[in-house]
Parts: sequence; structure tokens; C-alpha cells
Amino acid sequence: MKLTTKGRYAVTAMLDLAIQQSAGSVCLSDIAERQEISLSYLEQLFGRLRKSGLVESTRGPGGGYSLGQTPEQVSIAAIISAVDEDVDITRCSGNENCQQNTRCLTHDLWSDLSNKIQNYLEDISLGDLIKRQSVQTIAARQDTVLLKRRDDIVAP
Amino acid sequence: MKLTTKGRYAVTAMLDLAIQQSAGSVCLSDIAERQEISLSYLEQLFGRLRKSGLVESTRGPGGGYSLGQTPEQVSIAAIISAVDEDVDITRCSGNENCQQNTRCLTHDLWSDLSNKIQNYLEDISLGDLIKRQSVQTIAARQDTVLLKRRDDIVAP
DNA sequence: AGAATACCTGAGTTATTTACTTGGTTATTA
DNA sequence: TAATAACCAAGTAAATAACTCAGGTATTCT
Repeated sequence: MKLTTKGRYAVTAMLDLAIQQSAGSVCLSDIAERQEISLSYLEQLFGRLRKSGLVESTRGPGGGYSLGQTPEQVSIAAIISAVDEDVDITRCSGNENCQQNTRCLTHDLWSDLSNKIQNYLEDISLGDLIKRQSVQTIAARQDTVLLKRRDDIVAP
Repeated sequence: MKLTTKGRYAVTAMLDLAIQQSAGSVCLSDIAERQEISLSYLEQLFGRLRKSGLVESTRGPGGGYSLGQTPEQVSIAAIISAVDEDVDITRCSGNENCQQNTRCLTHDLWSDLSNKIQNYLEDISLGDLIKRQSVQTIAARQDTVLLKRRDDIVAP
């Protein structure tokens, strides 16, 4: 399992989308502001998420992204594998050719761990995360901050 | 949890050591050959493993390394944390300051996963790995290859 | 004593990957 | 037609990982 900022950003952005989408489609610049992620970087990530069918897009003013499935149907594992190439921690990426075309001494250990992580993340959906109190609290705070910032711009 | 080649090398080398140490202390150049890891890189890693008490060293001819504890006492988690700095996948390294000094929207998710991985690797010891049939098979093959290579050098 | 072995150390270098930017184009709506 | 926002590809900069180099020190064997 390759767990980097890229995957974390993708999950964070998807969760933001899931929380906000009751108000219709959500544009990336809003997500970028709330989650403090570079807009163009988000665009890259959402290109991949779209190709995987996890999100749908509408162009033009008032447009943005919405979930392609219900929050309950979108697992964290699916998001990560949509933006990261592989979901494996073995050196050979699961090909079993880590040492002279056969498995290295610890291949199975990493392979087993990869599966554990994969299963864990498959079992958690965006729907599960939304229900968590801590997520609600943080989302509310981020909302307030964003609205306040916009207020300041309009009437300083 | 930061899982990189460094940690994998360390675990592989430690497992090699655990398998071979019945014959007394094992020198790094042998491990380097069997596991195809650069000798100087191994020296770095074993410097850290020694400071953590996981291995003991004897200098001079016939010297090498031996385990500082029984294989059953050495967990995989201990090896990885001896060579990698942190064992956490959150962006803030567990400091909970990922966004403006508070937790980001997905902090708890990564934090929980980190704990899962940590627990999993704490529960596996070198002793457990040695018992596995696949490990025995691969170790035997690596032994043969090494001995054959030495034969070839002595009598080509 | 001297050569060989093998650990020990730190500073440097190279390669890879990640994160991010730039500079556009296309579709849609008001 | 002007503004908005998705779409896209290529490039770059920073970080980190992996590895090398050039010494050293302790120990043993001859």
C-alpha cells in the first residue's frame, strides 16, 4: 500500500465533497480553500477520480463535482487506488520477482500486510466517516472559516 | 507507518541473521550477498539496530552480528522503528496539527490505520517468520546459491 | 608485529518520487 | 460575450530515499 499525501488529499477532498454535496455540486476551488490543497493539484486528482467513476462533473458556472455513487458505496480503498497506481507495499508490487525472479525472504510478510490494509480500507466508506462526530466538528469549523473569509473580502 | 525499502531491508537482514545465527555470529558481507543488499547500506542499518539493542556485535575476524534477544522477542515493528524515524502515516506525524494547529478532516482515519498496522507488526516476531515453510524454502535456496558461488571462486 | 577481518562512522552523492506550477483549451451559463 | 469552472499535458522544484566513499577502530590469526 502506497500511502502518500496524494492519497490522503484525495480522501480528504472526497470526504469534503460528500459532506458538502447536499447543496448541489461542489466546485474544486471551494474544496481547495477549505482543505488547503492547491487547486491545480486537485484538478489532477479529480481527473483520475472521474475516470474511475467515483465522481461526476458538470462544467460551466454553477458546475462542479458530485459523487458518482452514494457515500456508503465509496470505500477509502477505492479512492486511494484511483489516484495511486498500486496498493501494495512489497518491493516487487506483488509480482513475486523480488529476488532473481522468485520471492524474496520477506515477500509474504509484506504481501499479507498489504492485504490487511487493503481490507481495512475497503471496509470503511465515506458514509462511515461522515457519521463520525469528529468529522462533523471539523467540517463545521472549516465551513465557518471559509464563510468568514469571504465576508472579509466582500466587506473588509 | 513509514514503510520503505529501508525498513524492508532491515527486516529481511534481521530474518537472515535469525536463520543463520545457529552457526554463531553472522558477518554483514554474508547477509549482503544472500539478500542482495549493499554492504555499506547494511552497515548503516545495523548501526541503528545495535543502538536499539536488537543486535550485538563482535569485531575482528570471525566476528559479526548476533541477535540481542531471542527471535521470539524481536517483533517486526521493533525492527522497523529502529531504522525508520516514525511509525505513523498521518501528515502531522501524530501531532494533530495538520490544519492550522488542529486536526485535519481525515486525521483520525490515518491515525486509526497507523495503530492497526503497528499492532499487526508488533504481533509478529522473527520467531514466527522462521517457522513459516515459505521462509525455510527460500532461505535454503539462498544458502545453496551462496555456497555454489563460493565454490566457483575457489575452483572455477 | 603485521596482515587480515569486520565492525563503525559521517559526510557526501545520485536517483527517484512527490508535490506543485504553468499555460493553456473546452464547455456552459448568465 | 464575458465569466466560470472543468479539463489537459508538460514541465519543474523540492524532498527524500537509497546508496557510496573514505576513512577509522577493535580483534584475531599467523
